[in-house]
Amino acid sequence: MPKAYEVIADDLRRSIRAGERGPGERLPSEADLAHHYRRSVPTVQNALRLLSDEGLIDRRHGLGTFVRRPRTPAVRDNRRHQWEKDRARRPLATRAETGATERDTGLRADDLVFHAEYREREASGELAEAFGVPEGTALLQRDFRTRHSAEPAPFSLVTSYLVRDMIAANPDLLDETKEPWPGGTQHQLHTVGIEVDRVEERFTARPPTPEEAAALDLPPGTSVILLRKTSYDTEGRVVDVSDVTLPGDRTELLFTTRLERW
Amino acid sequence: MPKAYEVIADDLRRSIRAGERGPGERLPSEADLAHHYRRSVPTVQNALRLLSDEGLIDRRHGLGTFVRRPRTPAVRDNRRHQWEKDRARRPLATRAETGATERDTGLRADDLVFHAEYREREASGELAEAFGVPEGTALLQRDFRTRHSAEPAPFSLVTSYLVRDMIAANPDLLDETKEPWPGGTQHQLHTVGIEVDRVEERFTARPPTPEEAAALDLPPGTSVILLRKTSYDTEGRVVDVSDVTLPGDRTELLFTTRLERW
DNA sequence: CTCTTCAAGACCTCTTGAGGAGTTGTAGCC
DNA sequence: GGCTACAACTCCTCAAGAGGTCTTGAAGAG
Repeated sequence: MPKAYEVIADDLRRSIRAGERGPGERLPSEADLAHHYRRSVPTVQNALRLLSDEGLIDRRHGLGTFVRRPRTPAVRDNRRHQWEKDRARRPLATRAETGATERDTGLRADDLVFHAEYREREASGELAEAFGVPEGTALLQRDFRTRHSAEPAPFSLVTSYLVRDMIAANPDLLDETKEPWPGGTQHQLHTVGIEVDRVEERFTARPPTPEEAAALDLPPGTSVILLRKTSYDTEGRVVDVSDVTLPGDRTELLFTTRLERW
Repeated sequence: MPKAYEVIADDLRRSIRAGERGPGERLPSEADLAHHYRRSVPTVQNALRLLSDEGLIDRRHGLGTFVRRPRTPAVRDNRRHQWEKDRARRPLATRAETGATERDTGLRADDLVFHAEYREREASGELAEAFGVPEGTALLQRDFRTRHSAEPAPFSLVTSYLVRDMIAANPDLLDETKEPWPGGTQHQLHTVGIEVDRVEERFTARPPTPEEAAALDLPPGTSVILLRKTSYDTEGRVVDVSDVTLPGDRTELLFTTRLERW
C-alpha cells in the first residue's frame, strides 16, 4: 500500500530532479499542495520534512518552501601540509604572502577570522593513546573556529592538542594572554626544534548534533565531516592532534597520493 | 517558549549521552513517554524522529525504540593505491595473497563479493572534462558494489570509467562476457602499458538519497561519503575516473601525507 | 516622503481520535 | 511435542482543527 506522504514526496522529488522546479524556485504552499493531492496539511508537511532532510528543499517560516541551491564548496587540500611546512621556517614578519588555508580556499589571509580559546588539561584515555603518552600528561588545548569574513557561518570547528613539555622551550606558547599558536602549529613546533614529517588524517561523516548544527549554521539535510589529524615528527613521535568538524555542504576534501615509479 | 517535542528530545538525548540509557537498551513505549511527559503521542513521535535523524536511536516497528549501538568502521587507507600498484605487475595467477582492499579492512579476498555491470557510453560534459577529452569520446563504464560475505549490506557503490581507445590494446577488457577488469584497474592498465603515477581523491558528505539508503541499507540518521577518484599516468593523462559512494556509519578514511625533509 | 501599523499568507506546533501493521509469547488444538 | 491462532503490545499513518509565529507589503499617520 503506497503511503500518502511518500507518494507526494516522490512526486515532488522527481520534479525537482528533472529540473521542472529550478533552484530557488518556490513550491506551492502547504495548503495548496494539500488541496492538489487531496490530503491533509500534516500529511503534506510530512512529505516536505522528508525532502528537507534529504537536503532538496528549504522551508522558510512565513515565506514558503524553496528548492535548495547547491553550494560551491571550499576545498581543503592535503598539500596544505607541505605548504605550511615550507612556510614554517620563515620568520613571522616576512611571510604575509600565502599560507596553507588561503591556498586551498582562494581566500586571502585577511578574509579569515579566528576565534580561539585556550586551556590546559590532562590527557585522558583516548587522547593519551593518540599521543602515546601516559594518562595525566599535561596537554595544551586550543579550541577555535575559522570563518570567512564575507560569510556569517564558520567553516570549521577545531580542537587542537599539544604535549605541554614538548613545547615548553618556547615560553610564548604557554602565555595565555598572547595569541595562541601564532603563525600556525607547524611554525610554533619549529620554534622548539620539531620538524613534522608525516600527517595522518582520518575522517568519517554523520548528521550533525544540534550543537554542531547551531555552531556551523547547518540547515536540515546536511552532514558534518569529522576529521582527526595526527602529526608525527621525524622520530615518529606524535606532536599534534587536532579534531576538526567541517560542514558537509560547504566542504570538499582533496587528497593527492603520489606513487613510486617503476 | 520551549517547544514540547524539543524538551522531550533534549531530555532523552541527555540521558543517552550521559550513559543512563546504554547502547541497545529499550526506551519506554511512545504511549508511556506520552503519559510521562503529559503530551500526546504524535508529539512524542516528533521528538523520537528528531533523535532518529541524529542517529541516536533505532525505531523498530512492533518492537520498540532502542539506543543505537555505534558501528565499528572499515578503514579505507590511501596506501591502498601503492599496494595495488606493487601488485599490478605480478601475473594474475601468482598473487592470491594480499590486495589493496583486503589490506585496509582486514578481510580476506574470499570474503569480498562483487556485483558488476558493464556498459559502453559516450563522454558527456562533466565526464569529458574530468578526462580532458572531447565530448562524445567512447568510454567504458562499470558499475559494481563491494560487499562483505558476512554482512548483508554492501559497503560501497562504485561507478568506474575508462577511455575505450586507451585500453583497446587488450581485447579481453572489451569482452563483456568476461569478468570486467579482472585483477583490478591498475593491473588492467598495466597490461596495456599504462603506469599510474598519481591518484587524486575528492570527498564530500551529505544525507543519502532514498535510492542510496536502500542500496547500502542505511538507517535514518546516517550520511554517505561521496568520493571522486581520478588516476593520472606518468605523462599526466587522466586514465581512470571512479565515483564511489560509501556508508558514513561504517566507513573511516585514512589518509597519510608524507612531507619533504628539510 | 517616511515611518508605523496591520492584515494576509506562509510555515510551525500540538491535540484528539481512529485505524493499520509488525512482533512476540501464549493458549489451545492436533 | 509441535504447530496454529490469537491477543497484547509495539510503532506507523492519516485526518481535522485550533492556535501560534514569522515575513512581507500595503494602508494610514505624521
